[in-house]
Amino acid sequence: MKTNSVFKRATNLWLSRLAQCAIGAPIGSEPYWARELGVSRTTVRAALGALIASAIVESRGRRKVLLRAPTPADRYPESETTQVGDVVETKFMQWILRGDCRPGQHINALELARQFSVSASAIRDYLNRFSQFGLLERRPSSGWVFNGFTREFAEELFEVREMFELRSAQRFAALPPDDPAWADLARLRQEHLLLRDEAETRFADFSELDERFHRTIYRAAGNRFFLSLHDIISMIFHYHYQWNKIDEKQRNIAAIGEHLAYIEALESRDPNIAGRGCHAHMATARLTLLKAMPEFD
Amino acid sequence: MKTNSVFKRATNLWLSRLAQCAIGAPIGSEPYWARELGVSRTTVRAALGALIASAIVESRGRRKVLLRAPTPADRYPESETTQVGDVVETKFMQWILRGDCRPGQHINALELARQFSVSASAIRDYLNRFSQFGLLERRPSSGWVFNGFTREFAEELFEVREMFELRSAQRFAALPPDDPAWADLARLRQEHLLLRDEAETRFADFSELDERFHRTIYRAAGNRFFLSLHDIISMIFHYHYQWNKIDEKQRNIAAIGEHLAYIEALESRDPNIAGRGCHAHMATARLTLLKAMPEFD
DNA sequence: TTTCTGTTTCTTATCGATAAAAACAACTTG
DNA sequence: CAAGTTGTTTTTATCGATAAGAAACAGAAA
Repeated sequence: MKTNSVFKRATNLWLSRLAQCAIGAPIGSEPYWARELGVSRTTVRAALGALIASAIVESRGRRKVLLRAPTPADRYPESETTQVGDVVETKFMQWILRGDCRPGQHINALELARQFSVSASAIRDYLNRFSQFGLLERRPSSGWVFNGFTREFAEELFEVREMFELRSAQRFAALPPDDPAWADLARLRQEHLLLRDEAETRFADFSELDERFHRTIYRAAGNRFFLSLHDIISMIFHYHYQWNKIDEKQRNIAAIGEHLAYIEALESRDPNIAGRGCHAHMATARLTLLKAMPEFD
Repeated sequence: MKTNSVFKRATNLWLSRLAQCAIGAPIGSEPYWARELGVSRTTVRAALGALIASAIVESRGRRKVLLRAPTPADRYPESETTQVGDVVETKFMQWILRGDCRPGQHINALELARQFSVSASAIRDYLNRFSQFGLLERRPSSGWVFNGFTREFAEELFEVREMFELRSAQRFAALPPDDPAWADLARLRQEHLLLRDEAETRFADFSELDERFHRTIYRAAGNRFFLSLHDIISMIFHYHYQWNKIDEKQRNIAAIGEHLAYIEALESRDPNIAGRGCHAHMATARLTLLKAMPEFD
């Protein structure tokens, strides 16, 4: 069954907070503590039950008062509590980037579960969702195969990306002047300029800006399949950037320059010029990714 | 726990095969039947146990002989021979096509589980995989929303399809003469001709041929994202065809004609001609789908 | 030497149970 | 009576257990 670590952690946190309250004083309401502890009210009520059971708090009608100062003995032993799904995601990506898994290799879900210390179902759930990205395939009743983040994968991804982004850029340029996307674009230009000036110190923030910039362009096309490809690209880039730090600053400064040119091309409101701006950026982006790949010599 | 539907299906299949064997004759070995029935030897042994228990087969040392012809009573009911996943798939698609779910509606997994009489985990597992198709979205910790098989969805799908298939067709035309794809294409033409001649009786088989035809074209592009889009298209068409039977014969006969022209265009080995052939077919295919949509007037 | 069967080990599919979250509804109290 | 509170119900996330099925291994027969 699901572990109650959320409950335990919330209770511990609550005990710490109560240590600063005066004995006999009324403590806040359930919704208040739910906000305060960052959990649902359901959990707060469970914790409240425990506090009452150990005579730390008394419930008088709808007023709750502190009876005694909590002691270390009231606390539950410290335990990990992050959403399992997120834990799996992080560990899985590390596992892939570390190269623990060769392309074509059979993934052993049970083994992963042991390694990540989560249940097999959690792994299964995650792999199911992750297979969306095409790095992974499910073979009915015989597990998963890792297709690998190979050079071919990157090439194929980029082929589609170029098609989608070109179309998006052209469509963006043709948007009516009162479309809110133009304001978004202007804001993005400002952010790029800001980041360029502070490039020395904040260059690591580029990755997030890059993601938003391209998403804004894709959105203009109004095609959900474009956006879902962008999800894949973001995922790859997110982990890829974390992994490959070589020349990061130079790469990002160069990319900012390209983005600014690209933005200008879009703002020409001429689909052909926008298309050329897009094309130029795609060519470098492709090279950047491929050069950073382990298989690329 | 897991159902033993694989065992039951394998046993039923084995019984059918044994009907053609002579009484008293030795039947093949375990590995032989494992290959033959497409299951593991573990399952074959379980089935063998059942055959012996019901005195259909006798084991004399390492020779197994047929004792009597199997009867329909020996078979397991068909309903017990499908895996839960497949049951869910079928019921879920019926549920959608019946229009039980409006676009934008919140899907209640528990309710579905009750309705389909499977566990909530099975539904969850399926929805996870199904969300790949973009008809469905997962909202963390608050369930699923059905985006709906709307006209917009169809339009967006087709926009991508046109891009991918055009590129594939052009690349197909440029394949070297010794590429095996040419032989596949020739075979496909033969099958189309055959089906056209028997169109009166076998027209329902077109859907499957259509799927293979387009898959062959996509494969030429060598891009996994093209193929994964084709999976979506196949899924849609598979259920859509089942659902919309109006004018099916005429539609299919017309489509066969178009495919033949398309094949000819590909065989010109001129990317431009191939592209035009593709374009022509895409235009009708798009109209066919849109016309059949419930929202389309 | 190859192919078979008996046996063991490991992996996946599926369920049911329970914690946590969210939604709903009824109620206080200022 | 509106805003905020509590009690209750519904739904999702997650785990652990277990049967089914696949695969690996080892000795025996052909």
